[in-house]
Amino acid sequence: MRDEKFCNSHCSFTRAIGTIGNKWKPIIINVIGTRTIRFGQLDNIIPHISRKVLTEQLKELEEDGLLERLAYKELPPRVEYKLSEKGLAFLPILESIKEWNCKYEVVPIMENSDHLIKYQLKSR
Amino acid sequence: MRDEKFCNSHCSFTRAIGTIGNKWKPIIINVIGTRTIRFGQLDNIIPHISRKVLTEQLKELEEDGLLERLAYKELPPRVEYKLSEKGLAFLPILESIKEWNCKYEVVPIMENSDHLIKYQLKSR
DNA sequence: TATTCTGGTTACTATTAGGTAACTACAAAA
DNA sequence: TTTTGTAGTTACCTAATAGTAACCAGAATA
Repeated sequence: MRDEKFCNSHCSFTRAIGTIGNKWKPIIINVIGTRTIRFGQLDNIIPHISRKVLTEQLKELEEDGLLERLAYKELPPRVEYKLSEKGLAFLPILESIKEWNCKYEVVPIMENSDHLIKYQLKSR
Repeated sequence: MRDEKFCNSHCSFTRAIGTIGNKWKPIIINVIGTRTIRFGQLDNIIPHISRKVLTEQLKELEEDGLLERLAYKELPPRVEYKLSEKGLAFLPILESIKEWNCKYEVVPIMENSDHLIKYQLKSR
């Protein structure tokens, strides 16, 4: 859920963080990318998300104008989601986060045995 | 607090979101910017954050290598924070979020009565 | 006839995050 | 002597978030 204090801030950066600064939204936006995707697909592709939370996040993304929702009046129902112009414009930011992370992350090295974890600086 | 599922993900993007994808960290990184700043200053400048949460977030940022902490052995104590190379490299991403937000945000209507001002200086 | 399919919603519970107040050290100032 | 100042930590409690299971429509399928 959105943080009301953040979204009502006088500071536009704070408001921006209020809308996209949580853990699920960047993941959802990244998974959708440039395609059109159905609710069930998102639920399958995104690990560890519950339908309830997915519904909530999608609703907020739509309200904030990052997402377009297309509901077909069929049975069983079909609903498709795709990024709006605003949502698409956010993708390059996610790409730069990926690059930043690849360059600077200290990643755990998983050895054959699960209990042995070593760390190293990931090289480009 | 960090999300363990995210930080242990096989997907590096998910891990990245696990470290910086919450509401406080982008704010803190943005406030620090290129300067060296003391704990008390951060506590004064950032609205609505408690010392406890600020301490927690700073500790995690340090553990994740975005932040350098300099504690002087004085009394009363003095502790200075500044961004590391990794943290500084994150600043352009925050700038692009600002640009993205300015371009696409539907700005909330701020009413001009005193009792509706959402932000005020902390009295401490 | 019973089951499946989809995209949710609802109620209830568990987990987690966050707020508040009290407390620490010791030096210097009032 | 008491207060002030800094940068926290700790315990306790509440508020917010997330998980789970049950339920819905109504057509198609077995």
